[in-house]
Amino acid sequence: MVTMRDVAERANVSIATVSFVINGTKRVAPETRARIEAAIEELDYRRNVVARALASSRTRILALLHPCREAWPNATANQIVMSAAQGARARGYDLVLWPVNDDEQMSHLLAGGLVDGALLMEVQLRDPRVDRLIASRLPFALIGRTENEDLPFVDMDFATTIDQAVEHLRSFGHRRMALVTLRMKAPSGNEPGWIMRVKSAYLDAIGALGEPAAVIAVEGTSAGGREAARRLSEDFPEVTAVILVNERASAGLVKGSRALGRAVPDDLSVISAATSAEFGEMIEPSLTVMAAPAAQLGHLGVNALIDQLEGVQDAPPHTLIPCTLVPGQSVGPAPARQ
Amino acid sequence: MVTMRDVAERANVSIATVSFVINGTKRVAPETRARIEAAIEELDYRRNVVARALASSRTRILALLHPCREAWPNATANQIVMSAAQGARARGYDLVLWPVNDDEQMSHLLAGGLVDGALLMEVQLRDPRVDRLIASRLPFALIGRTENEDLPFVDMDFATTIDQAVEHLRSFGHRRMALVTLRMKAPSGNEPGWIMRVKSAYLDAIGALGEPAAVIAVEGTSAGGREAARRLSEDFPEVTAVILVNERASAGLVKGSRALGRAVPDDLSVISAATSAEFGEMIEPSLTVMAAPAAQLGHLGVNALIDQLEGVQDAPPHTLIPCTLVPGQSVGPAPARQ
DNA sequence: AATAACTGGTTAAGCGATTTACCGAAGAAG
DNA sequence: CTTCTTCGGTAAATCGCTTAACCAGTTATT
Repeated sequence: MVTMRDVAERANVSIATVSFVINGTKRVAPETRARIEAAIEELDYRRNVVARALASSRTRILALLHPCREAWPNATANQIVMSAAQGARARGYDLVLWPVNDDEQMSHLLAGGLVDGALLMEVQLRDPRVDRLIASRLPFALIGRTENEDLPFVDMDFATTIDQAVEHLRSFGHRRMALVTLRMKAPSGNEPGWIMRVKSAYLDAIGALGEPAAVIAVEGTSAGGREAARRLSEDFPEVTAVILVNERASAGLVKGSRALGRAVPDDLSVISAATSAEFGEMIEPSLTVMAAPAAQLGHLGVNALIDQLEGVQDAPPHTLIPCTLVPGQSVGPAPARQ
Repeated sequence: MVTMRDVAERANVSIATVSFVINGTKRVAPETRARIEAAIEELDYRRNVVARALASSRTRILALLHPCREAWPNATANQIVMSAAQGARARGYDLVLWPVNDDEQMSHLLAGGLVDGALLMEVQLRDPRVDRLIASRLPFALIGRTENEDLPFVDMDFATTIDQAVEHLRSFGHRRMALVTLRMKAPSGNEPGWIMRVKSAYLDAIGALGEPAAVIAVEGTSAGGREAARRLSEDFPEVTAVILVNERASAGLVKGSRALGRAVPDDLSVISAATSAEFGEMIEPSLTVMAAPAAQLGHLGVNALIDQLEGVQDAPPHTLIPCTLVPGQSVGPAPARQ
């Protein structure tokens, strides 16, 4: 392995000077700099990341904390990860994946000194991991939000997204609509925050229209979607359009409705929010979706964290991004009133 | 920060002894050990990962190299990553995500000394990244295979998978079938190896049946699927069943066939291989799939790499795992001959 | 009894960088 | 002609840990 010492010897300088050149941390005469750069080139020198980390007590490694599951809940989460990793690399950082659920495990990791900061995914309203993070004094940023919105975060703008969805449906003449969200297996209390936010955004949006609310929560499976279809036709037969914020239930909802004699979009219009456009295409009919800004969330999240680490404060710590409407075949004019 | 020195002082021993206790690298008297462990407990000491890495020249960090894309090609790849990360953590390693495409970038990363080994995803038949890896002398394992099957790898067992798929279809009376695979945008030559392997596995399987071959390659999109449906009905009208190894084209194929008057499964049976069962459920009708052993691949890959790093040689370096059949609604009896 | 082999521990030399304190020479100021 | 800066560079301490070499007592071996 070629070290800094080798470079220094070849260029006839001290290793300190080499360090200064590499990091640009101190003025060096042009000719000396040139000699050193030549030596680096000739020896094909790469600075040792670990030694640098130890000496500077900055590892330039970021952790991505996420629940310890084998399968991701959806493509969106996955895309967030990928874009975060790319964003990190683009700024010279590395991203390590930390699947954690149990607290003890988490503080072990945090205390190890391996990472300079952490990015937390799938944030819950009251999230014990956030408390741990705060206690560990490690810089962090959230992708999602807790109750306490003072912490640095990036998140989807559910209010705007839901508003747009409602508006889109209204423009097709729909007056009675329903919201289908996710039901967690665990006894709620620490649900992901978005469930509550989506719900209240929805209530706000239709509240303005004086319409009674129909909100259904089902589990994120095909069966959940079918359950939603059933409850929809039993409990809310007057509903002509549904906003779905539950990717994995969408297929079931469409299938289930059809099985119950309500075709999409003729009898029932469907918008699937916070999913990917590609996903919408898989369904028959192609779903009209509000596509989640997944790549942006990843990039913004990681950049917010790095800005914080590097003391750049010009970037606002709180960012909200709405989904974008991608029309498909699942929204049609409201059927004539019976 | 509490260091090893603090622990040593509290326990009245040298830091070397503390190190021996922590790593179990040398015999220590039970009482001394107890004193040290107590000190560690009381001070809540965690060893500094970076210092350890520098001193031992082993970072216990693994890199996961993958193409630099924002969206993953499919849920399977994603699941492989997650299970690899979990598997790594379970053995005390960390997994960093390295999105790379360009060679230069790659050798910079490899030479930095950050990682002990690398896991390579989406391996191509002739993969320049593999050459880089070999040149860098960094231990690695492949998830997928190159032409040269001497390198350590884990991969899907396409032969068995395709055999089973063909067998399944034959058990439903199908005699004329087709294979739909992926067409890469780039001029082929360095396609992912599985495309070729699937093709020849398929030819072997049906060759034994003396049936003429129908192989179609389309791009991995809904449009690609529709293209496949069209070519199928135009060029191979006698085909009654298709094996699809192109997740993102499956929905399009089903939709497209229906649009052309060929319903699934009444007129055309479909098996989608190397996908996830959840995915099959999204489609109407639910697809019969050969579910990819994604989690296993991730675990086995990372374990193969770690075994190699730790000198455990009992694990065979080459592992093949077939997909498992998950019946859905998309396979039915062959329609009566016209 | 002399020597060899453990046992349980310490000392100290790294690992490969960063970074502070210091130094000599050259130019500016008094 | 001093004295003060600035410039370009070096020496050496440090980061927190691993690990080879060594050492003083015991216990076995011959």
